[in-house]
Amino acid sequence: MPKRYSPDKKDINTEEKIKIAARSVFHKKGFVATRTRDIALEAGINLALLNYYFRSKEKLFDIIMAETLHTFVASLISVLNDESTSLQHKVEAFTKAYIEMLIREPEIPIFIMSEMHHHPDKLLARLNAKALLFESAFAKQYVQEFEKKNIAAMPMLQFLMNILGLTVFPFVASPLLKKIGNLSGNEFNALMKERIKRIPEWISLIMNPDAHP
Amino acid sequence: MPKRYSPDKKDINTEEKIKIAARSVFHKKGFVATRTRDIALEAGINLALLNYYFRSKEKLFDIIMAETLHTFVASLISVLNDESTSLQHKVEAFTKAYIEMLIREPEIPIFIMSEMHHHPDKLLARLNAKALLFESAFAKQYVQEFEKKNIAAMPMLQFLMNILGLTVFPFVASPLLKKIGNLSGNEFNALMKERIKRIPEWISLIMNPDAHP
DNA sequence: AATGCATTTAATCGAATGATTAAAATAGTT
DNA sequence: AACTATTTTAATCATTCGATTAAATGCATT
Repeated sequence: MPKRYSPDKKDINTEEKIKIAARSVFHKKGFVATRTRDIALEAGINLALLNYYFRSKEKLFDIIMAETLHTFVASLISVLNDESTSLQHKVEAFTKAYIEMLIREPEIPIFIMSEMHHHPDKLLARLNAKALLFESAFAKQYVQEFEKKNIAAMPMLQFLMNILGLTVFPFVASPLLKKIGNLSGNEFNALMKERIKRIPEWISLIMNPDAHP
Repeated sequence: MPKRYSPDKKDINTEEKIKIAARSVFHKKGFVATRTRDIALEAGINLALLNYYFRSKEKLFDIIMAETLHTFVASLISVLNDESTSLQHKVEAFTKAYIEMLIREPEIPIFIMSEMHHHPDKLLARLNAKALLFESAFAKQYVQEFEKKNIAAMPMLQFLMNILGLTVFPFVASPLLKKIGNLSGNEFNALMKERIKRIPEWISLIMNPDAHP
């Protein structure tokens, strides 16, 4: 981001155009498969402007990834830290917020998971992932409800795997699932909207303390 | 695979060495990120031998992918088509077979899902994914049990999303989950082994016809 | 040993790609 | 209008990477 001689709308526009194009192409193809020329073409700008505004492909990628990660965890954080809602309500709010976000941006999970597998240290270094979960209002409630025997005994990480698996996995496997079920994009999304209602019910059943021996 | 002047152990060894190395590198880095030189180095062979035996990087990749897909669905097929076992038993057998396979080869899910997202047509063209599920012994039983009201009403595809989400997703998200839970590889695997027992229980609870209004 | 085919090697090619450069165009300030 | 800093463009560079080639080596049959 070069120093500006004066605030200028065109500068902001070009920079923003590049970011929008970069986000789209990176999300679709991942870091290694995207060419800076793809981004320049999509943005309708000269190739050199990418390096002029962002120095390198990698620096541009880092910015996009940081923003994408924020999208991915922001809705989660607000749900987890609402002191005023019950555990059951949090599950409902999370499922709804997440699935609606994933319907809008279905490439995000595979994008993040893929990059995370190939460069775990780089991506996870900044993220204080542990505190995110274990120091939340949700975590306190979870422990309390367990002590009151209102929910079954289950490590919080297993619970997290379950709710993420049920909500996020279909978007990771969407090409396979669409093929198996012969689904269009809209039909797939309809199934996902159905899951907004069902997943909290299923989670309740799983967490029912009386159902387990 | 050039015609052989005579059956020769060294030939087979070189070809096999390349395939083993290719499988390892492709699984770890995906198609675009792996260089043929990586494979040659890992196999301890001259770079040109890769093209000599397999013509191109892509042809080699296609072979590896076909084998990997087979690994991924083979254990599934045998479970789904065993006429002699109950639905409940099939869930148990599937979970056990799949999680044990994924502990051995944890990169397979992200490898397949990632390539599938980037080239869905190429990968899914051959796979008769629909018949795989809907024409199985499992499918017949599923419909029967539903008609007898022994299981809750749930589209088979939702059921598939649930069981795959619960079993496979943790391996897709493993870098994130390890970071959140501060887990070593062995600790992560221990959690997965625990899930072999738990997932069938959870599925039973979800499918209980009396639990739903 | 001589022959013939298969395998292996070192060297190199051509295309693709991220990045840079120098010149041209643009826009704000005086 | 003249000046100055910024932005944009076209051309080019250096490197990487998949693939090929021609020569060398290995090996079985005769």
